[in-house]
Amino acid sequence: MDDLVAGTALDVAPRLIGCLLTTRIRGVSTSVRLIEVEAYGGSDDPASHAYGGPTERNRSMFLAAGHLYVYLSYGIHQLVNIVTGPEGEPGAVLLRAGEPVEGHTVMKQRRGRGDHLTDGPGKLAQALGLTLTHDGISLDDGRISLTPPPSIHPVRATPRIGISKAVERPWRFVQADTAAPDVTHTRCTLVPR
DNA sequence: GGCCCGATTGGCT
DNA sequence: GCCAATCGGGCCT
Repeated sequence: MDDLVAGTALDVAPRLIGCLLTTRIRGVSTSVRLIEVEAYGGSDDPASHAYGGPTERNRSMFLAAGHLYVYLSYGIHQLVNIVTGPEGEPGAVLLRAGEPVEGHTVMKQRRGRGDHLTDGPGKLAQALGLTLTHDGISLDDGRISLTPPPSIHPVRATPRIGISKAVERPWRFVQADTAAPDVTHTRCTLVPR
């Protein structure tokens, strides 16, 4: 099952579109289907937290494929990545959005509202109950699991969101046949699956 | 030690 | 569409 998340972040990212992501936090299950992700590399990617080498904050990015890298964004929000590289070679896929599948009630409670449950990276993490305490845990640890999609969806590649370096790289991947998050960016290409 | 800025969000003008 | 919230990392002085 680690085959699913092992490789370069750029290879793994489009494969995660359509996957079912389930968390079991204190016995409570919630699931989403992933519809938007972004790839982040290492020393080859100026937009990546790992670009300048390991620090206290980004050390989980250097773990083996299948671990989580969770970090604090803007001092407020917690963002979740799935690490993809072999140990020592940083790479990760940022989970940006999903469609709620299971546990709507819990997700609404965690979000403190009834809409916009999982349509952004901070919202997705909050709805799934993932926090900084889950930084560095593995997909094998029982609290989080990833299941390949039952059917293959077309995937579109677009530039990444909210960054200021390497803005031209089309390393954001979205499920093409969904009404959800699209962006006004023009340079979209279809990814062969 | 100080300053700037960010892989964001939600509320308000 | 604009902007505050909030804090750690990185890069200065």
